[in-house]
Amino acid sequence: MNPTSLRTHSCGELNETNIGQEVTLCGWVDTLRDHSGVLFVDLRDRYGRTQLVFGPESGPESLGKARSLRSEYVVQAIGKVAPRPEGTTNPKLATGQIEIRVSRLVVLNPSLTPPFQPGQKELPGEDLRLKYRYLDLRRAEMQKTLMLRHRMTKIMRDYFDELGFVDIETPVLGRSTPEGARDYLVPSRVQPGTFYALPQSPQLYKQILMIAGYDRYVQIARCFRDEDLRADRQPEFTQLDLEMAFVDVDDVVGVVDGLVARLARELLSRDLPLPLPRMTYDEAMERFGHDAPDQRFGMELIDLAEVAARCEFRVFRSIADAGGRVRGINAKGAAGRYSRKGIDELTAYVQQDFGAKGLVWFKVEPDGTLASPTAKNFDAPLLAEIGRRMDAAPGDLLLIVADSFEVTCKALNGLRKRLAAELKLYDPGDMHFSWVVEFPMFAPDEEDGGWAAMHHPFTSPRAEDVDRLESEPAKCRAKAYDLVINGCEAGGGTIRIHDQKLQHRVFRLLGIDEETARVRFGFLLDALQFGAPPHGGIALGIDRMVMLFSRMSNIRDCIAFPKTQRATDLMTGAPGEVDPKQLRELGITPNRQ
RNA sequence: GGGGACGUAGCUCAAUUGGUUAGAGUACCGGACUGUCGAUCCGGUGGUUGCGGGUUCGAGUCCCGUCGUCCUCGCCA
Repeated sequence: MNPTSLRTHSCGELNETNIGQEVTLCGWVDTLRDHSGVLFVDLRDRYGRTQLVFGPESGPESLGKARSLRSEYVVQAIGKVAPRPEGTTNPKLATGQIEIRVSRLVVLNPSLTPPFQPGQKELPGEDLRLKYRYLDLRRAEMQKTLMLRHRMTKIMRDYFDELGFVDIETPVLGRSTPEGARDYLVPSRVQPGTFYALPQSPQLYKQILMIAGYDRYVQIARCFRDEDLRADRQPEFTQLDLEMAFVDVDDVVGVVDGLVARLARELLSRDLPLPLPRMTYDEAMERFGHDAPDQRFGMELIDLAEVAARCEFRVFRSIADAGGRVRGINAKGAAGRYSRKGIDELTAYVQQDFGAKGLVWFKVEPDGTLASPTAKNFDAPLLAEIGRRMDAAPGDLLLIVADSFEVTCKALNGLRKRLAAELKLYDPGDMHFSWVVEFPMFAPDEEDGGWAAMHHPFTSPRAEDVDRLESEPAKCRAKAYDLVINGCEAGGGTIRIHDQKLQHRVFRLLGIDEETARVRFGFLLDALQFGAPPHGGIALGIDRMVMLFSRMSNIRDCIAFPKTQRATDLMTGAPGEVDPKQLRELGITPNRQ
């Protein structure tokens, strides 16, 4: 650390090589150990901790001042670096070989007794941590995470700079395009009654930049979505956003492969074999029931359609006949871990959270037979067939869901993740990176019975699907790709439509008429007519990447000032009341229920 | 909007079936101590059990409502 007016070194850098030097340290009082004749203070800053020693040679003034120190006081200490006496070194501290014999102490600023101490063992409740975020951010773990975040964005910027990408900022005050998520709106004072929308992503701008000839664009962009929060979702979040011209899927995926490999190498000291594995969306849904499969463990979904079609068991048979699916998973060796009550809980879980009608289960007995109250509905050969298909071995727990394709996916994915966590099927330090590609172009729109864009309406179909867009929309696959890390969607992108005619066909399929398209994205449609190059890109969720790379279980711990689940900031009190004058200027009358 | 967990001292938690004056660790305050590093030892302060209502002879404990934090479904890429 470079010296400043108030300090010569940080609290983390002094060691035996500095012995004898006169130094000045600044920092916060971490702990204080008063032995009357001699007194120790651990001084902390974000670089580390250094032990200050006050003894008779420090003089009565310094000793007295040291005795008056309390937790989190900010102090400046001047003294000599000295080796610690034999047997008093501290191997747990980077600076544990030395200590500072303080000759002069300055209290730069006292502190109130903090509501919790950054060094304390138990973590305070999250509401308290958020209210006193500045104290929480003093904790070593938070500092470590924010440092990792800094290193990650630094690597990203360097990487893309080396590849010739140009960092260009796009507006935060934009136009609402009522696709996708709910917008955050900002009222215009100059144009009363009209509103800006904060960007859900810089999507349209970056496409315009491609048309403008900036063929490699990158930005670390703040995005906003007014939807309900989750452990991995905040209303404002940060994306690494990029777009490239004259590319196809492999080009974008390849560039991100290189980035991910570099991140893994520099942040995790891990070499990733490239290219990262890819799987189609259809395969992911079939094998894992989810478009972002967690591949740190197996327990893949097993199809039992043939068994269901032949059996008399009403639950299976009626689903099979109605075109639904009968699928299951095998929790290896878990039969003993789940009592009848435990299985009832799993049943309630799939019913409540995913709308499954029920859960059929079997425990595999020592002799290999399948046992459960449901077993009486099957004859022996059929039970044996189920066992064979599910690779049943004594001690296994078989869980089967019979329902629509969608419900079997959701329920079995939920069970798979839950069981894997409970049975510790993977090493928490493990990381799995992969791509899911070829997403469907369209998903059935429940509201109007038509089609909705799976990704966004500018997504290009695969070349081989262009001719059947109108005839078989359900079978059309998009040039879309998601980066999946540990079962979490870390990012996603597409190759865009650069041809105005194709764009209009897709709009028509989505039920977006000419007029609506013109009003919402007329500027993009115009731009597409002025020499739009083929282009595509991707956005990576930086907060989520930090969460995954630092092994945090929620995104808030990766953001300096996050919002609560109800989207409030407990430190600042946002969102808050505003002066009525501000509202008058905006022509807004609040209507509180 | 639905389901769930939690809310007790500044902080982290305990308190048997509803039953005496709600405890412990830590922090804080005071004292002792010349080599500690989660210092130790002695003493002390600290409580509207989130808030409101109800049941009961009696409520931290049971019921209803409400507020807050978190997890989750819907929602959201």
